[in-house]
Amino acid sequence: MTGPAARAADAENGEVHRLGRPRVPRLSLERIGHEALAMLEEEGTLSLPRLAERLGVRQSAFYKHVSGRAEIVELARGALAERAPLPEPAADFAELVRGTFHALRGTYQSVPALLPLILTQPVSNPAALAIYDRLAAAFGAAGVSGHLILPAIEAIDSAAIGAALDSLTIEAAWQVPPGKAASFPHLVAAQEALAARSVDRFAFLAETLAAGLASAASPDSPEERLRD
Amino acid sequence: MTGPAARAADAENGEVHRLGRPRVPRLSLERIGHEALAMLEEEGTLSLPRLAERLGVRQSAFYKHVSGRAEIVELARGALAERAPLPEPAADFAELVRGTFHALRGTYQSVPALLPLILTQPVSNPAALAIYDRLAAAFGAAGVSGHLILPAIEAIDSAAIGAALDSLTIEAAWQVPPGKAASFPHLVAAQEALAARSVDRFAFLAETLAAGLASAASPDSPEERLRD
DNA sequence: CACACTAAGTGTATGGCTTTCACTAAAGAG
DNA sequence: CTCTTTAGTGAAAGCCATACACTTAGTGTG
Repeated sequence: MTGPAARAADAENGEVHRLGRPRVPRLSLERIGHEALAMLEEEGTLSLPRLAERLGVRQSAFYKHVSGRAEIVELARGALAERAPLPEPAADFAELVRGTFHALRGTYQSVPALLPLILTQPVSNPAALAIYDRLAAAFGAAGVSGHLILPAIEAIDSAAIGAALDSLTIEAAWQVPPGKAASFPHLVAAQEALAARSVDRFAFLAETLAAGLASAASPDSPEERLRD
Repeated sequence: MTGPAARAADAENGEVHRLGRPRVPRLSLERIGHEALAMLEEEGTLSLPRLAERLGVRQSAFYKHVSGRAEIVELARGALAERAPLPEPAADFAELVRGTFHALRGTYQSVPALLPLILTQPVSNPAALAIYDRLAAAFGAAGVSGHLILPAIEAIDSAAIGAALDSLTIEAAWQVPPGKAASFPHLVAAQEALAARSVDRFAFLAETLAAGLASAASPDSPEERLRD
């Protein structure tokens, strides 16, 4: 009795699937997002054919769940947001800024290949929005006045992304072609001075943000006190 | 007398080209870079078939001049660097930071579609390196100690890119789905507070950087004075 | 409880992309 | 003058994202 119904039994492993709706679903928004993030971590790129392969599914199956590639990227952002550490309650404003910066930077840096993809589309994933909502709450509680909360968060976010992006730029952000060092003396000198000292660039950025935002956005700043 | 040689004469306009090496070259690194930049400005994407069309050439012709897409992107970065304003001699350190930030931000913002492309590859184009070389010179002349010059420039660069990227993220960086506003109360409140005040976010970022770098990198900063 | 409808897959096709390579004709070197 | 190099064309290969017809399983309704 060999008919279409025998096709499923022919596959010893459960990896070859027959036509029609499966008895248990193989895809879900959750699974797509998590696997997309895993793929970006392991392979450094997001290709739908490859992602379908990882999920044991054909590429066209995605379109029953999402509208296209951009939505899958957004799901990956959500999966990343789920593992981001919460902003900790901080003693003072500068500490809040430092903590936020390092939390975001560490999160981004674990999947640098995702950054170019999410930079070009707005945040709509609920899990990601929840992160920013908690950050807004924390900065509000720290006394930052309403209209400066988002500018402050964006400043930290941009800096964190910039720091994490350097992991993508192989080795150095500036690659002076061999033999042309003489054409860019100040740049090369600065590179050498930096290499000799091995500055902790992340700490430097965190300090810059803490001091800058303390001056421009904190409730103790001169500008803000003028309002009272 | 109709032979292969007549093919060129058949084309009234000079846009249909025959086989073999042309009498005057149609491509050059300069032309490729400038047209790639123009295409990114006008069409928002960089596709080699479309770029070839704009240049009156077949796509395979590029590979006689460059090694691939990445190098064309780098040429576009060079073309953008050529039109970047020089860092002006500034009265004080804060003014130098503000001027640098606004110069970079304005330059990036004129071609936001280029940003995702250049973020992932190191700067190797000479014209672009020259910009950073001049910046390094200016910051050195302002008294920033050698090992902090590049971290300071990178901080400003990241902030400028982040600010320019917002032009790509249509409307708002955070798109709370309609009806879900109640789930993210702090975020929504912060958005409304920002909209009500219409803060100049660029000026805010510039001030944050100026104050932050003055504290972390300027020769007058407490940390730097400790070294003397 | 039959039957229409919806949901979640497969299979196939299309049009885009980047890159490669054999070929051609002009320019330039010895 | 001949040989090599150079700057193009043309065709093809191998990716990619997306659309759509088809198949099968679950679900709601009279």
